Amino acid sequence: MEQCPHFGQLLVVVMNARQLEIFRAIMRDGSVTAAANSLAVSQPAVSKVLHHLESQLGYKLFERIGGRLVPTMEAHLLYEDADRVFREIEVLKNLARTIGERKIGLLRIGASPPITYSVLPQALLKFRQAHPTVKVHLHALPKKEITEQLLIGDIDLTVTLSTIQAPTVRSEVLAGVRVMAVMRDTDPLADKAEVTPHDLVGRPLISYGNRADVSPMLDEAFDRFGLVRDVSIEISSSVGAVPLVSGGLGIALVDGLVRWSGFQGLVARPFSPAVMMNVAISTNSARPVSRFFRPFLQCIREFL
Amino acid sequence: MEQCPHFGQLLVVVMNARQLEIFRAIMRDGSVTAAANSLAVSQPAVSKVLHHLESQLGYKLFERIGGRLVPTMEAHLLYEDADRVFREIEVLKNLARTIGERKIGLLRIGASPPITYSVLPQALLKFRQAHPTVKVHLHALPKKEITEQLLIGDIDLTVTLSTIQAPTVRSEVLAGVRVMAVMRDTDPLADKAEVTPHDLVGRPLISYGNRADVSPMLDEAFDRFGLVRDVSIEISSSVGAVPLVSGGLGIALVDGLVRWSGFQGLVARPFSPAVMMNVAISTNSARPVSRFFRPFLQCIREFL
DNA sequence: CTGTTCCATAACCCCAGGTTAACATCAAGG
DNA sequence: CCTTGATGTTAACCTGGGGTTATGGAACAG
Repeated sequence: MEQCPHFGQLLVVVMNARQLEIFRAIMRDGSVTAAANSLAVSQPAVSKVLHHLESQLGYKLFERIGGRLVPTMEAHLLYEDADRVFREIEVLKNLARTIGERKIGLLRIGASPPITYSVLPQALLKFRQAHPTVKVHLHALPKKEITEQLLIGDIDLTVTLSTIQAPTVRSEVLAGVRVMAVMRDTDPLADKAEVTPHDLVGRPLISYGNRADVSPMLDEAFDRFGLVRDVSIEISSSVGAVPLVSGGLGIALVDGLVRWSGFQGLVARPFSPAVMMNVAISTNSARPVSRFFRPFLQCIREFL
Repeated sequence: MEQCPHFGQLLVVVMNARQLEIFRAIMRDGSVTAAANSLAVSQPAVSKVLHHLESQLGYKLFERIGGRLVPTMEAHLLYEDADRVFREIEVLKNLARTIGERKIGLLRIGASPPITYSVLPQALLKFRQAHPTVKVHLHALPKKEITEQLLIGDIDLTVTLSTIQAPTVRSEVLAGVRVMAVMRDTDPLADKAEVTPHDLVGRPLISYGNRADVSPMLDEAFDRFGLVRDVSIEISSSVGAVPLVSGGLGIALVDGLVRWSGFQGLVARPFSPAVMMNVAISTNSARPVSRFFRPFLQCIREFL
């Protein structure tokens, strides 16, 4: 390959940021000398860059009349846009500097919907108080999609209701959460302190599908009573059960993390025997760990 | 002054267009090698520019994990804006090239209101047909403001109803226009072929102030009949007379250029003795003459 | 006529950004 | 286990853009 391919030079429009800046300054200040002053460089420097730009563009930007520069039609056509673009570049430089001064940050969190509806809001509130300038991107998605984005690197960490199994993903269990039975407050079972598989005989069940991590343990709990867990409505995420239970379609066996009593007309009772689900936080070890991972971990621990 | 002032280097954020382009390409393509390919330069070139950018910014944009580049939080924060700004620069380069290929142009015209209401629309229509890619800026302003802008260079040419007297302004008379008497079509004088100073005795006059170029000639015309031109309502621009005449406030003595019969209920009759006003086109000889001056002159001549 | 003001030119310097070539890693596979 | 290929880094080198100072020429005001 050539050292510096010119391609005839007419086709290649260069238009540096510097050339833009100098053109803009000359237009604004009205003369090369004034522009040089306001840019704090020597007058010949400005003059040379201008000539260079003109030769690259292939047309004059200024006529030299009476020893003065007079902008041509082409200059007028360019100026408006050039000015705007230059200002945009300035804004970008500012952003770059601000980032460098650690005055701004970014934490991209992926979370499954139940987490988003329970511990996350409080944890984020706490986190934002400690780090007000850190932007937070929150992606509420199913576990599968979250795992994918974590591997790609679109998110920095995930908080889910089951550990993520993937090559480079490192998970840490933050807390155990007991499975609860969620029902309408008018339900006869609402009077009981706990709900057993026996109590649920003949009642339509709303719960996770067989692919979920807790399903085997729930099945075993029913099995110990000589019963079979017969799920009539399968949900992918526990919050999806709310309208179903409210509508009287059945009783839900779901995580106890979400504040179910916060939904109008619903109550939750512990399921017995106790079946535990895990709140886990995961990062991708193949990616740089966020500066804000530890601080965020601290915040979320306080609420578990 | 120093050769190349660094100022400690931390304060000066450089951020070339080129650095921007390379950063964007690496983010988009996912690796230095791929970016180098898509930019058609060697891979070490990209690597070096990236390192240079990082050292200037003062923070890493990528972590090197497993021999691969992994964007850091800072890179993610920058990318969105960097991408947008880069695209803006591309648009600007395109504009610069388009201008260079003479596919686009600009003609800035200043005209007094009567001109704008008469010959200009047709002339511009013709001009735009011949030069569809040339943008036209039309400033309809009083003579004084127009002259000022012509001298500053904010407009390329002016078309006015009197010649402009200023140091570097070159005017050319395009046509003579007879002064007309404009009245309501119900006016008794509407039956006459011409209107003389005699006819106007006792009628309130609407006309130009004493500072206008034609005023002395109109005064002289009245004087020849032993009369005095007594202007009851003074206007700066002839089109301003329309609502006044319509409202029955008097008869207007104004230029015959505007199609007065085009206004509802108005008619115009030649004023006798004939008093002429001049349609003049002017340019500033201290400024580069527009490429489109001659073509435009051709267009406007066809309608005079 | 003469000083001032503005722009252009010349001669020089430095560094960003390009090249090639050689070298270090890591993933993958026989 | 060692080779192979892909990726990123480093080194040595060259060019050109953009900076400097010094100087010259053109236009205008006094």
